Amino acid sequence: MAEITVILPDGTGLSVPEGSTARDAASAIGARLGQAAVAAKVDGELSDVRRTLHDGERLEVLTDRSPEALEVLRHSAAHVMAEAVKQLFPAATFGIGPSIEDGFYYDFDVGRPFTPEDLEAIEERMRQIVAEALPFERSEVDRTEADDVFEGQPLKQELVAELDADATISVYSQGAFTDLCRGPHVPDTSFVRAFKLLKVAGAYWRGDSSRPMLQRIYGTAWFNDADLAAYVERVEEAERRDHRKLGRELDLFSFHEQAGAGLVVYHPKGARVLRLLQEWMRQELYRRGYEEAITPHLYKSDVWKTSGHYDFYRENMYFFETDEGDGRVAEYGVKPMNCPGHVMIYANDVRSYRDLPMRIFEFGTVYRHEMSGVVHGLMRARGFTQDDAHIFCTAEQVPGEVDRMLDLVDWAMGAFGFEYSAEVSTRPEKSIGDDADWDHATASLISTLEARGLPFEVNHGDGAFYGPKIDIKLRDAIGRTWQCATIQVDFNFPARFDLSYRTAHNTEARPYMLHRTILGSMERFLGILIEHYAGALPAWLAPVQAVIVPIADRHVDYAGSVRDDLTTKGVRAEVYSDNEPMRVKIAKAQAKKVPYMLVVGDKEVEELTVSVRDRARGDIGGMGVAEFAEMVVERGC
RNA sequence: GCCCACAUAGCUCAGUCGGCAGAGCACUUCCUUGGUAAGGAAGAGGUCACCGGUUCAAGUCCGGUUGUGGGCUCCA
Repeated sequence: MAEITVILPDGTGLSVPEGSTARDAASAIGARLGQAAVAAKVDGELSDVRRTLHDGERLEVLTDRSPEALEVLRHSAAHVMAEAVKQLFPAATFGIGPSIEDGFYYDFDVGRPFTPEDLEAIEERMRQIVAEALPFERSEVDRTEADDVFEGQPLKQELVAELDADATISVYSQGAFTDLCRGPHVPDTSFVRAFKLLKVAGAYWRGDSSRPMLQRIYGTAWFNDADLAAYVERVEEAERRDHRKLGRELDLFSFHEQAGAGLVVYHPKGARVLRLLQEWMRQELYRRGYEEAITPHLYKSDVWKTSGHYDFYRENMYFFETDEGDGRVAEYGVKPMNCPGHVMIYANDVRSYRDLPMRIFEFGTVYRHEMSGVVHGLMRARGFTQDDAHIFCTAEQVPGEVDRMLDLVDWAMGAFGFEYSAEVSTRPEKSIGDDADWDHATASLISTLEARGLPFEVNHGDGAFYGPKIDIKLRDAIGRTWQCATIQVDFNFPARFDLSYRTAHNTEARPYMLHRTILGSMERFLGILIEHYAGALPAWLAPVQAVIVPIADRHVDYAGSVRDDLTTKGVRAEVYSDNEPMRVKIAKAQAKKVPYMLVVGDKEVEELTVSVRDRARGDIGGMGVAEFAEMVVERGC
């Protein structure tokens, strides 16, 4: 019998009979795998394990330990769910059903929203389909056959119509259900053992808000129950860390229906943390050659007309009219960004190339009328404060300034132990400026990232309307990513506001303007920190660094003197003087995530010491007040 | 903005078929005066988000508004 040879990932060859499938090869090397073969990768392309192998192909068998196999599994889970929906709702039309991070979804139109009971019924039906271990069968069809297969499925037909003329149209069937699908899939439905339907949500067909809204069911799927349970635990951990919950429990901030959606009210402890963050950043910016400005919250609409925001961003701004007192009515807009004030500072004098780069920063509070459906605690507020800065510089200085910003990002992220990655966004359709400027600016960003060796992805068409940008995404303690820092090149604002400087050759030139934030929105960053630390902020950021716990009422006076002493020495301390047992006070201080508890009783009053309890390590022994203050202030821990 | 759900004491939540508004924690007072994660008792606390409708009667049913949650779209 003729044999062919396939190349395994370790470079060795494996001889199998001609006509063998990836599955056959997998069982031949089963001893080496020790795990179930779920899918295959042939010459780098994902495929079913049933795919026939050819001589010389490189074969990688994906087992249930492979992340890529997990994607295949979830995609298969989506098909199983679609089959269940098809059985329960024969008139349903089908959108798409891909795998996503941690799970899968499928979009349906059944003429009404799904209820929680529907979800249970669908899940139950899915379990039956899984129990039947139906094989996933691939077949290829031509356009006429596809039209037949997807009779009565307009959304599927739309997808088929958009395929390239020479594209292979493949469909997958399991049981009586057939779906348009590139594949691959797990061998049969029994692989979809550990799954759970999570929620229903409306979703526009193909993400287009002008198209009909379909009903999307989200689910998660794993190869075994332990992984599923671990996932559920991860989700619960994220809920425990939710900054909205911790913000209330730690008395940091609140939101009020009377105030309006997305408007943060900082309580004293929240304000304290915010100011500490700002002061920390402010001192670093002074060291790095920035100067601070304070600019208005409102500008006449003419400013926004000049900047372009009146045309490009109007629906997201707050405008109002006011009587100027002489019968004229003037329109003002609340600032959605801080650029105009900084531009006015630049334009207030004749500038020389010797003045450049000019770096102006501001903790600028801006208001953006975000759509009602998107506001989300501190993470997406309508009023928020940017750690904003604008750098006016020459074209040649752009890469160097961008590099300095990336250096600042690295410093700031390192302070909290955040890992981060970069994304470059290029010119969007709705934008202003000419191509040469866009190309030069985009190239500057990319070359700077490359020179630093910072890996990045490119988001085509995702830039600001006035220039390209670098976005920095950080990764928090439980693996979620957040967009914070943004660095934007702007050649457009300087033109619109007619900015200039005198060159060394005494000619006039147009400066570049760089917009950047490092933390992004202070609100969002605070939210991220709260969730990153699960509320237990490091001592240098904690609103209260130490709670003094008098054991009995007779120790309250001493506790007060310790607090005053600590306050003088720069430690933020409070006395818990309520008439409660000290273990209750300890429990309350732990609940408030206070870094240190200072127990004072007869012994401490006698010795003029405090007995220190660390919120994480427990009792760490007694020490003098000055010694404790030094530990907190000097070492910042 | 769109889809779905939700809104009861400061917080977390019960409240059945439309028929007297409930609990725990927190708060106040008293007792207790203690040694490292939650003592005892009593008390006070409500326009059941708001507006309208149905009904003899609405926290409960219906419509709208506001806010919140999960998604979609959006995020210069």
